[in-house]
Parts: sequence; structure tokens; C-alpha cells
Amino acid sequence: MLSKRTKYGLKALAYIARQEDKSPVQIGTIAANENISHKFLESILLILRKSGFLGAKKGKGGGYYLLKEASDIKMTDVIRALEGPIAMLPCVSLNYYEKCDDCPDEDACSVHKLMIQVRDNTLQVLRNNTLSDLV
Amino acid sequence: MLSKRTKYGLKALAYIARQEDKSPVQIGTIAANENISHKFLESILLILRKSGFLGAKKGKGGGYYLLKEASDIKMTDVIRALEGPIAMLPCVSLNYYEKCDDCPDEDACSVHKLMIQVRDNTLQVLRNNTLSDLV
DNA sequence: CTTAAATCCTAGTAATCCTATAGGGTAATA
DNA sequence: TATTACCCTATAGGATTACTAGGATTTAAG
Repeated sequence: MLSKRTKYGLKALAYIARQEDKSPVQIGTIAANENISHKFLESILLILRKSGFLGAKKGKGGGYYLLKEASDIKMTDVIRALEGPIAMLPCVSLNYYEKCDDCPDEDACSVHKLMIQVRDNTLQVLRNNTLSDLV
Repeated sequence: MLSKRTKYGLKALAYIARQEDKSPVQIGTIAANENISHKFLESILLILRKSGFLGAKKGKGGGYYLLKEASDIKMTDVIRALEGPIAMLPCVSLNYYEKCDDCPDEDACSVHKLMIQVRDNTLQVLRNNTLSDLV
């Protein structure tokens, strides 16, 4: 299950991407329009800025804006930044790999093989979708 | 991420399905061979029995056995029984649907559409895999 | 220069979930 | 009848989630 953090983050990015002009969008505006808690959203946008998706401008008239074209922001990257691994098991994760304690031989593990299939299918979908597909 | 409960459950089912004869397999045997805590595995097998995948025989020589052919046990059903929803958001779940608090119009929600794609791809993989594919 | 507006940053917290563990009850078999 | 193995409830510690509080910092406008 996707956390609310990720879900809200995606919605916020989509909201910002929908703006015609490229002037910064304020937290409060997004929070009100997308029904997200202001403070919680604040912490999410902070992550997205630190991950390089958003830029921020402080002070009056400030807010957040996209650093890249929406069509260059892949869903895989956003979800990894907010949610962490996409795979259903650490032992099939490309970016957050971890060995299973209980598995002596990964290649012989039946569950491992199944979850690789799931991962590859999920990645295909998420790689083919960019932020511009959400708008 | 898949919980250990689900992962262990799948491994246990695969272990039972691998038996040549159809005599019951004991918890302790599975626990030792798959490196799973005995008591934890016990609670998992209980769920699988109540869900109709396994039968149990008490007393000496007892244990668990498959109630159906391995090729008739779909991964979707096992995972739903142990893990719950397969979808990444409650609002795109077929079996555990729940409306989002923040979304006024589901059909207009960008995240919703994306997650339906992910769900359909995942379901396709899990429906096409049965327990016999794990063995 | 001052002030209002906005982000930045660190903590903390209540609730829930996960991963077991403990201990006894119950039923079936040799 | 003793043994074996399932059945069931309770619970505990740790991690994660979803926020919340409050102040520091930066900027633009008056």
C-alpha cells in the first residue's frame, strides 16, 4: 500500500504541473485545493525539494515550482523518493536490495522468482508514466 | 512491501506442495527447513487453513496438507488472504475498496488512474501464477 | 526599515501495524 | 492412556505512519 505521504506528494506535483504560468505555488494553495493537511504537506514538499524535483522560493510571493519539465519526471523516481523501494521484497529490489535472513539460496527461492515478475511489470508501468501523464 | 507473514505463508505452501506423497506435513518440519519461527508459522498456517487452502490433521502423524491441487491455488487468492489488498491504494482495490477522504472525484484523480494501471499489471502476473508455478 | 508572508527545520506524539513469543487447551492417534 | 500436534488467546517491543507545534530564516513590499 502506498503511504499517504506518497499519494499527497504525487497530487501536489500534479497540481504544480497544472499551472499555466511557472510562478511558485504556495503550500496553502495546494493544501486547500487537494484537501491535505498544511503541515503534513509542508514536510512532503520539503522531501521533494531535497530530492531535486522542486525548487522553492522563500518570502512573500514565494512557493514551490518544478525544476524539470513534467515529461522528464518519471513516476519511478518520485515514488522511490517518497515511498522507498518499489519491489515487494527487499531481495528483489534494484535500489534497496537486502538479502533475506531465511533464504539460503536466492535463486532457488520460489517466492523470489514470483516477485521479480511483479517488480518488472510494475516498473514497466511506472517508468512509462511521467508527471505529464498525471496532468 | 510484502509482510513476512505472506512471504512465510507462500514458502510454507510451496514446501507442502513439493511433497511427493500427500501425507500431512508438520509445522516443525516446515519451520526447520524454511528457517521460520515455529510459533509464528503456526499462526500463519492457521490463517491458511481458515481460508480454505489447507486442511489439518491432529494427533500423532498429523500436520497440514493441501485441500486443492497446487495448480488450482492462485497467487492472488493466497496473497489476499495473508496480506490483504493487492492494490496500492484503497480506492483502486477490487476486493477491499474504500473511498479516499481527500478525493472529491475519483475519476478525475490523476493518481487513481496511475494506480489502476499498476494494479491491473500486478493482477495479471499473480493470476497467471499458481502454487504449482512456485514448486 | 519594518512588517507581513512564506519557506525551513527540529521535535514530538498518538495510533496503528508488524513480528513475533508464551502458555495453556483440545483433539486424535498409536 | 500417553504422546503428539493442532487450536486459541493474549501480549509485548519495535517500527512506521500521519500528523502537529513552534520557532528560525528569508524575501518582497510598503
